[in-house]
Amino acid sequence: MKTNQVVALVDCNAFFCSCERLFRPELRNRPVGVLSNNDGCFISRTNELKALGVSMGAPYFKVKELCQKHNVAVFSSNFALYTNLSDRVMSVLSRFTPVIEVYSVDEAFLDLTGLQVDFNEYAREIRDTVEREVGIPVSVGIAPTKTLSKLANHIGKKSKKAKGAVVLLEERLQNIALKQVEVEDIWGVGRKSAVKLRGLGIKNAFDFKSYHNTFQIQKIFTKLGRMTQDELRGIPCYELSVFGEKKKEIMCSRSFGNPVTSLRELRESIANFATNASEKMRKQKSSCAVIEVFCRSNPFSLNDEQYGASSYQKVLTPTNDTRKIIKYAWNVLDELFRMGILYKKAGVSLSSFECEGELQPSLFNHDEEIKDDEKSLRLMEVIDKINSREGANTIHSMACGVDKKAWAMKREKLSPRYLTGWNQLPVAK
DNA sequence: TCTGGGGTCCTAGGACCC
DNA sequence: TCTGGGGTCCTAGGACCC
Repeated sequence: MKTNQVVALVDCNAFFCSCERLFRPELRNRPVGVLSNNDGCFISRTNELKALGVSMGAPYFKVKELCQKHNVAVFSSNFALYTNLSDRVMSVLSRFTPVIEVYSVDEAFLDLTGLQVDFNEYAREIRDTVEREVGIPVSVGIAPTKTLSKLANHIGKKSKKAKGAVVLLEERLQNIALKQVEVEDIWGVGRKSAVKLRGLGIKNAFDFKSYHNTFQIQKIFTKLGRMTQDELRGIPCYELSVFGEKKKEIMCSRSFGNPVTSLRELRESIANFATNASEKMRKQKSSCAVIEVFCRSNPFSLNDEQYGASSYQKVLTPTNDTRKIIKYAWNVLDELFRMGILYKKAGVSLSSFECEGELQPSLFNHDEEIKDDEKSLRLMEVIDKINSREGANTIHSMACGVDKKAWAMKREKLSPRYLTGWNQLPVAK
């Protein structure tokens, strides 16, 4: 007998803000917001801040006065803190089922199929346990498919009565819920698709579920659109991926605090991005055959000349040696670079991965080169070890520069490293 | 003055092969 | 004069997600 799938989506409420509040309890009733890198725009907002009309992605400089007027606590993002707390949340969640997919820093899908429990109670228990043990408030949605569990979670966050725990296992309840959800709010339906769906007269999730012409859905919204529709109908299309699969692409890019004009500075930033991406790549034991670089001006500066370009280099023998990757990235950058442009952002992306151990030596590799590869693997291993023990960038290439970077990002409202620095531990009084 | 960063998947269309 | 058709692989770009 095939048991029906039961999936829970657990999502931390205003996660980054909740992390900041955890160490500043006096902020409990104040609006809180967390900014993106460079203190650019809001990427996390508490309900109090949402109520002030500050939308997701709102540029900080545009709402600065409003924030001051309403005494909003604004923070630069402190990802070291957030990932640390995320790990703690996920480890608590793992106790509720062995089958868990960590979907993002603040979300996880839990497979609860076959559990002999009262799911309403279970949802509340998950919520209360995380709150009690980690101090982060979460919402829980339980349903037969990922898309429906997302939707249940969404309703849970909005409804005062549900208090962040909603179970949609019966179709009757699903239909009631689906009617309350606008097409824009369905997981997998973005801005473009929402407009098209409305054009077909589909206004909410229930309309979408009931729309009979699946052929047309597939044609307009591709296979993914049809799968979303099936998921709304309770037919699972997306499996949980629980094996911590390797990334297929690893990227590192930044906007600059100040515009960059010289090739020298741009090269320095690219060397830093390449270093960072290579380190991540080695962590998952991959080597890459494609090194891509991009740079661009500031699209918001209408008076400046606009320029953006990207290109890549393919290499015969995949590598994860930082020194080589910097060299390749520079080759690409040198071709892209144009004088007279105010560069605002650049980045490096690595892809076409192979497993580190099973490198396919190219046909023309000589014994000497293979020895070199072994040496470089060992060198990278040592560097990674030292940097993880003594702090990032203890050992780095000269290419990354030594003095304070003019292009470095702005973080003026950074909270202390409560959990990742001995000299900044919170003080108990 | 000041507008993030890092991913995944799908499709159309070209290149190439027999 | 007549000028195929089907399959596979790769890539760029779009759309979406958090």
